[in-house]
Amino acid sequence: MANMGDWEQKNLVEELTLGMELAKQLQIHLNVSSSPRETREMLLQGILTSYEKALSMLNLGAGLVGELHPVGGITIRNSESPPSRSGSPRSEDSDRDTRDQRHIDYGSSSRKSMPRWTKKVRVNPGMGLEGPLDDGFSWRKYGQKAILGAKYPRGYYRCTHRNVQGCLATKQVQRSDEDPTIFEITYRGRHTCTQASNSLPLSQLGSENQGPTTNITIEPQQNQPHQENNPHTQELLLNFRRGLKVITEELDSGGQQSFPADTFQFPSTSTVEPENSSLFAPSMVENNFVGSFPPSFINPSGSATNYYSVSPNDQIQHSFAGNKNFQSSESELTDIISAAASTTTSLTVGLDFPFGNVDIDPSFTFDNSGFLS
DNA sequence: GAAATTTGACCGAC
DNA sequence: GTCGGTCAAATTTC
Repeated sequence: MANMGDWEQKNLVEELTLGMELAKQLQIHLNVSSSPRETREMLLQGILTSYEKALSMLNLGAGLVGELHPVGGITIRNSESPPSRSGSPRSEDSDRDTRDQRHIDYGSSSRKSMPRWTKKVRVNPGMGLEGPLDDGFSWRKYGQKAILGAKYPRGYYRCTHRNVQGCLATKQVQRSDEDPTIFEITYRGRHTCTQASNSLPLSQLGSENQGPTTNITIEPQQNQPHQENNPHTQELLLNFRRGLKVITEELDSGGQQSFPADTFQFPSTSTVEPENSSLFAPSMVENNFVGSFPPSFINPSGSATNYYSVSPNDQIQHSFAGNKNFQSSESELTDIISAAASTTTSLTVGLDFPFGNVDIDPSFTFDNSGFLS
């Protein structure tokens, strides 16, 4: 919060960049006859929301990003929207998240003080994605509870290494009532297990990124004093790396051209929620897609909740296959680049792919942000 | 047999 | 008192 001005500026740049990215994607989809209308609308809404936020930032000045709200109807999915659930728990939960995160009491050891951030992920049921899901961490389900007003139960997961290493990271997975294809995943705490450091060379990265390169501003409330890195960032990086790794393999095998959705799979170590498994596994959702989509797509409030829209099959294939989604988030890329700068192994391998095959415009992505050091 | 998941019960916050 | 979150025994899966 100290550098709110810089932070603001970054947000503004990010929003504008995101808008442009989305516009590019929309352009692509417009040229694809098979592109579902829903996807186009989604992209359009994302663009509108992006610019809406950007304008609001300009108008309102610094310090209000987290307070910004999308214009009704424009929002792809608001951080909380279920109108049918008056005072629904999830809504309340999400609101609470925002509140908590804006008033984090770091002096307290209570659960509420733990860093929390929520993702909303939408995927297409027909994608046929299954099984593989791995965000690099091993999660163990320790509970499931029906939430008042919610059709679907909420799953509670914690790090497998909790007992051994005292890792307190947990996550909750809740399927949306309104749209079963939407999952809300709430992460709490950060990984302190060795798995985190092993799978994420970001531990070190994080400290670097905490400087000017930490641009995961989608969770401004994540003011974690001792956070090696924004946990979200960690995950993004990890996901990205993993995704790229797989993709590289696909490329090696010569199957990169069509990039069918079913080839876009990740190693599976995580748990799959039974109630979700019929369509897609939440972890898969969060891990595979979130990590590859713009972090603020869309984050209406600019605060705790992010919404990631995964478009139907073709779009996904396009997105992952060739195009702009890999460049869609300068935040991600910046972190990824930072990661690559520090770790030359798998990340480097991964980067070879996206930058070699994805039509990235480095000039805007990196120069604009100025995040790369 | 070990590990993971399920599920009812318990506890704390509101 | 209600509800969300966690615990832990029972059950399932590998």
